[in-house]
Amino acid sequence: MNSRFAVATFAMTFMSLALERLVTSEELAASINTHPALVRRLLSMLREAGLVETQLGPGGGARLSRPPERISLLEVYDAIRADDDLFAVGRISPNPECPLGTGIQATLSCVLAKPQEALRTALSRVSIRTLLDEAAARVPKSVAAAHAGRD
Amino acid sequence: MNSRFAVATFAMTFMSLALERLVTSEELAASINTHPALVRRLLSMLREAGLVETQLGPGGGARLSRPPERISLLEVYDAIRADDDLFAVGRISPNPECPLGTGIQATLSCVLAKPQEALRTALSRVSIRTLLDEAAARVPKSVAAAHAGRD
DNA sequence: CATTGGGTAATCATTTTAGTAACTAATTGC
DNA sequence: GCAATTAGTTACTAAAATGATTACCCAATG
Repeated sequence: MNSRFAVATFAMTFMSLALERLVTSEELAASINTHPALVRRLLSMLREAGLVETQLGPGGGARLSRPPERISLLEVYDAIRADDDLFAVGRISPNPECPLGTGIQATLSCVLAKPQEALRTALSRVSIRTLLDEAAARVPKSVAAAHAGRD
Repeated sequence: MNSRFAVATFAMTFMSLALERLVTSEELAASINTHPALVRRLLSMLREAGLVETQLGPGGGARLSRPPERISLLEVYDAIRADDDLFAVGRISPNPECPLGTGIQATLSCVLAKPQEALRTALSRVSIRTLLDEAAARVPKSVAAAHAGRD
């Protein structure tokens, strides 16, 4: 998959470390080592999905619109996905004379419905807060100290 | 995702319609509307995973090495995947000065372990036989008649 | 020993995606 | 109201991934 999901979750986690203020796209871009325009594109998608709020002008930026424990990775996943299924059949065009080929796309979508739903359910059970806690456990000193007792 | 998974499952389903004989890569390629070399690459991977058996020379080809009800989509999925995780972090290189960025890859892998396992479990519960039955239901006349009573 | 068909590697073309720049719009402060 | 700042958006470029194609090798059969 793209790195969009990784960048988006990273940005969400970063913002959950600064709940009280607005984070600029430049700040996020610096942390992720990418470019502000790319971050803004992702933030736009997250905003349309209602996950973040943004503000223009000096002192502007973005912040989570909900506490991190109420934002699931599934929401982030859906926010940044265009419209493609997980197991997109691509643009294969089976021979129409092959009776098996004519319905392969519908058949695959059907049998993959359950696996896909299983994935979505599992993703819905992981919150940004979970991600933040996991990340904090990996960087005990600085992050934990700088944000101790913050909820 | 790639169309490799779709092509591979299609080929497996096709071969499960012709269990008693060897299917050539050219025949498969014609059905899928792609090229024999591509099919052979996929068949090589499926062979290394022990899912199909191939034979060279005149009259050669490939066939399933097990009955279709004993081959799961997870096995196909694993056979054709290189080594990338489902949610690959791509080649993002977070700013090493950001304490959050340094461990993001490991953190993501950790929290995504359960969703990934949920997907794999669900995939392991779908067999090629399931796929075949679903496909047959969509093309009742020709396929069902031509392969009635075959197991 | 010639033909058939898989095994594999190399190359080309297409598509996708990330990177970049440029411009617009909105908000703040002077 | 003017200037500065920052998000919003679009367009373009570059690079990476992927499928398509070709070519050549090896094995097995007759």
